[in-house]
Amino acid sequence: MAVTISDVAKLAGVNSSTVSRVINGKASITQETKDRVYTAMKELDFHPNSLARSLASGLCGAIGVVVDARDAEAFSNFFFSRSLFAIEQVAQEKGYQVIIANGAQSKGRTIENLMKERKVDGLILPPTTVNPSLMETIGDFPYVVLGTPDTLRGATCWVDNNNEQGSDLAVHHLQEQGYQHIAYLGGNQKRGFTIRRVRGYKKAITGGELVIPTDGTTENAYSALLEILEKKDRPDAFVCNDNMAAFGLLKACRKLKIQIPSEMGIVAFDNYPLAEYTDPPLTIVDIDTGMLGDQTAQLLFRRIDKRCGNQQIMLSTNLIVRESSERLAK
Amino acid sequence: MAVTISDVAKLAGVNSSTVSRVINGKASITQETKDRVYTAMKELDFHPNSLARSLASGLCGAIGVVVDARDAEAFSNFFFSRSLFAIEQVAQEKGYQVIIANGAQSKGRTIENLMKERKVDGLILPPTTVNPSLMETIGDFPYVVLGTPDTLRGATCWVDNNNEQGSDLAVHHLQEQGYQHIAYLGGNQKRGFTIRRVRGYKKAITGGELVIPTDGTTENAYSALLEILEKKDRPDAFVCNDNMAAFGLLKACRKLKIQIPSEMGIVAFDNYPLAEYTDPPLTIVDIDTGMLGDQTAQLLFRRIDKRCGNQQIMLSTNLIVRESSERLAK
DNA sequence: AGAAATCGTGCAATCGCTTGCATAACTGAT
DNA sequence: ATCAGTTATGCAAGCGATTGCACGATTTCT
Repeated sequence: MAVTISDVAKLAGVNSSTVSRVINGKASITQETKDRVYTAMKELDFHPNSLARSLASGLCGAIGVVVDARDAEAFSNFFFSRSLFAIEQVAQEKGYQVIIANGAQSKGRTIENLMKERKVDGLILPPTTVNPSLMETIGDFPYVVLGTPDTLRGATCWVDNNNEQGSDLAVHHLQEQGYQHIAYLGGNQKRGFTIRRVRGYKKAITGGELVIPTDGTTENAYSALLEILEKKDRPDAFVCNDNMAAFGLLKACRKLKIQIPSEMGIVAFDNYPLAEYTDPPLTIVDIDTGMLGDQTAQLLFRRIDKRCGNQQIMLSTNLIVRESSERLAK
Repeated sequence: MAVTISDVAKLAGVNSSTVSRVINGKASITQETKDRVYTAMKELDFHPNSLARSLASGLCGAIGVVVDARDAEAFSNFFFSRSLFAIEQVAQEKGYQVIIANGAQSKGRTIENLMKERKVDGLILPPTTVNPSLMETIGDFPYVVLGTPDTLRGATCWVDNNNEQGSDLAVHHLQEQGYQHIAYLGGNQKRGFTIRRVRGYKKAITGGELVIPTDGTTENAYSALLEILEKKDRPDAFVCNDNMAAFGLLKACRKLKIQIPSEMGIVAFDNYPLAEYTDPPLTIVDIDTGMLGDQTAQLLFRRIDKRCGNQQIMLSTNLIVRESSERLAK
């Protein structure tokens, strides 16, 4: 059927083990033999069967990226897909394949199968899947969590951006711009990253704090804001948990004729493609998703290669200042 | 090391081939034997080694999704990532894994390796990779192109949304709303889908046509529009090739104090998450990315299973009417 | 009741590659 | 020239499943 290693061996007049050694370059082979083998490989258009290789060598040459998405929206959230790009790049450099799997329906099972059926050499997991029972089944199998797990923070291996620091950045920037009553808008207060962002906000704030949760939709943020913004002592600035919230805020300000940035300052998390095209453009706490994916993958490969222990990596966020928060002349 | 099929066989007091048959359910086995085998499997926590299975059976249990992305942006474009969600779902139902691979650096190579090294049983390809030489190396290997190839349209297997029909929908809607001078904004006029959208626009339009290409950025659309919109005989409506273009248009209208939708109608392709939150909300030609991914994957599996021939599937788009184009009372 | 067909299971070859061990050829030191 | 130490390659045993063939035990048919 397909060309096998022994076809090549025959043509090159050597043993198949020699061909194998040439391919894997891990033994001393005469240059002349190598040449003969290479020529034969070219001639027969030989491609080693990766399944056989993996079976024999015990390495499958793939890593798994588990997502936890109930709908296309969550799956395509740009945070995930951008990191994925970086992960794929690192994997490609290492000659590894990337398998994506949605674990939404059966978390444990998906992960367990990927490991135990030897489909991957390592896993990148979403923080939502982390729990003691999973950690037990995972044992010393190489994995890295992309995000901070809610539990077992110190006993797991993860890479995340520093959400507290992000809020800190946002608050200080707003303070420097002279805003007085800075509130926090949006987010499911049960999600770890929201909790950390809010914590960062509370630590950085001086004076009264105000947190307005939303269900993640623009609509919800908008309607929640309308009453609040009509009060006398309304906040004069918001840190928004995400772009949706910021959009709701923009809409509410438009409706109430509140001027941005003179009467209202806005900083939002996540640099969505359209965030710089709103009116006015949004100041953003930017998460370097490329770096995040890159570091995660790198760490995973370190663990695959050297079986090294748990490690936690925290990446800083950056502030991209745009009009929505810039009321002082530069 | 790991639990193998013969460990199970031993414990159940049968031959390993029997265990194999029980697992694959493709031979008559006494209920009693089955029970013994299942019990043994449970007890040992047996997971069949997928590599060995694949090697022996000749099926690898994975499909490959090739992307053609130079940067994270292209990779995370929501069109791709949403379809991916649907593809993964179909694959999961079939017990298949999804491998993603970026072919941007070495198109041919990526695809060829995936096939010839037996990493996947089938491929989903981006239209940009289609060319005669690829088709030759791909032979009768199962694949489906997600999008319409620029060449070999009739000789390949693809699934796409009907871009011409989308433009038609947009133009007719604008005409019904009483807009007279409908122009087309945006897009790289070399990309197949843009060409088709423009073609649909030209066919549907009555009277003078005007196409304003952009480089895909909001900025570019904005600046290109400024001069055009200041003319007397400016268009009173636009079909936008994408959301970026629409944003540029919104910005230009804001700047020139052109009222939407009374003085200007807007319809844009692609239902970005934020499209309904602009001011005013955008009327959209919506591509059902879920359906697209689903159909693509289904077709691929049909080809994997039955080796059926090429097929072309064209899916209709839908119009989501919002304020940006609705100037007649309902 | 005897022949034929069917059922349930075991045996062993096979998938295509890797790798430890063995060996022959060559190198260089004494 | 001898012996130890390399170097280059072959041999064959896996890796962990699947599957065609064989064969005894049942069931079905006439």
